[in-house]
Amino acid sequence: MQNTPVDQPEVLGLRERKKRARREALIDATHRLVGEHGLDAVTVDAICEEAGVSVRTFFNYFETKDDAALGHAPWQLETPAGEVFAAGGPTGHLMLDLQALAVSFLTDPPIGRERLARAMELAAKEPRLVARHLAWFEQHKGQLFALVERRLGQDGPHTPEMVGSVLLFLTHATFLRWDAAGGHGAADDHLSAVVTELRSILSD
Amino acid sequence: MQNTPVDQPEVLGLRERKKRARREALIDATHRLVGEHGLDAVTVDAICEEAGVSVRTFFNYFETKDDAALGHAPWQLETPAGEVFAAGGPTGHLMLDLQALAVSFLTDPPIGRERLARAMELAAKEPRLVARHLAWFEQHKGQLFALVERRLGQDGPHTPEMVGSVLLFLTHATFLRWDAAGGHGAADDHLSAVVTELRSILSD
DNA sequence: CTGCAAAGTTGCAGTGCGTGTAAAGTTGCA
DNA sequence: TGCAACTTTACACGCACTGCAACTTTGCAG
Repeated sequence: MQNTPVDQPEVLGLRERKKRARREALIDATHRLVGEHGLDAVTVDAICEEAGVSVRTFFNYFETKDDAALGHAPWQLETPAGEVFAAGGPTGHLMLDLQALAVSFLTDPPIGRERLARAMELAAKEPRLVARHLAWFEQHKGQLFALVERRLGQDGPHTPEMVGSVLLFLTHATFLRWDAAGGHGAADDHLSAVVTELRSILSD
Repeated sequence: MQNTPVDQPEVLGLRERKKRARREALIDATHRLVGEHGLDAVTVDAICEEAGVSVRTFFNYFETKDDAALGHAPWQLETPAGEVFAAGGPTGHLMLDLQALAVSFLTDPPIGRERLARAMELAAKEPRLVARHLAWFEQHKGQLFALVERRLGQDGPHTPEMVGSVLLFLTHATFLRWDAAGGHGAADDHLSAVVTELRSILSD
């Protein structure tokens, strides 16, 4: 059950710990204030005051006020699940492995489960956040395509773009369904339902 | 070959004509300047000067500088194609009709073909624009779902959300493929290729 | 043609996001 | 203990975008 990525030291230095603490403090402060007053009524100044940090520092951590609400960090695709996928696993069956990867995106969020839940809650009320989230995905599409390309090689029947787009679609659709269910249930089950319905529509 | 929506008079008043002319002038001015200097180097002030219009007026036409570059107008889903789809046509076969609708989105853009091509060109160089475009789609998702819901009724096997999402996926994927082909070829053909590959991936 | 109501444009002042820069403070390490 | 690398912070600035109130233009009825 331990979470020990290979190339990171088990115990972090003071500097790194402080950085993470600050990041989380900023996200929490944002969630607190936005949950109470709404996204547009909360200024970055207010968030920084709440978190006890200068405005300039805020923007060292997040590109955007919205990013803080969503807890966005630069996406790390070098996760164990990502590597397994690129290497041709876990089953060797493309569609199943895409599903496994999508599940890993949803169940091991870099932000932590409760914070993710808070972010989802806010996004449901503030459409702008959903848009920003999509934009963030878009920003990392290149990385994602590269990952898929490693898996496919350049000789397969499918284009990395198309496969990557399908992966994003599955992830997003599952996310929505999960959210609609109030965050209950396992990601696997929702994803299965999505795939089933997608197949049904296509072969209708 | 004539384009005569039902509830609009054949000849427009001076007011309406001026409005459209201004909108197009603003889009063209934006395209000209952004194409030359890049999106971030062009201020709204500059665009307005180029178009001979006050800044305040600019924001009466567009929510955002980026919207002007993309030529975004509030989406009218009450198109002939939309109505046909909602009514169960044109073939009565869901998947085929989704494709027909997607094609109509791509071939009858509210903005006009050349302007759309210009916008695509800019979007390829400025990732922000793609993101904004997605956000704009997201804003109109509700309308789109409503349209799909009219078609499906509430008793069908599929959820409007899922069908709507598939529609967006098809449209977007086709758009990308079209763009990658340099804007050449018919939308139909690219869409068919997308559907074929999607089926192939899913049943792989 | 005239005059009135509706719609549209404009300048202005203001809010707030986001960035460059340079100085001051912290942490890592020899 | 002291130096090098990294962070935070204050300050100043540019620009996107908005509300408002005056002004101009268009549509239309008499």
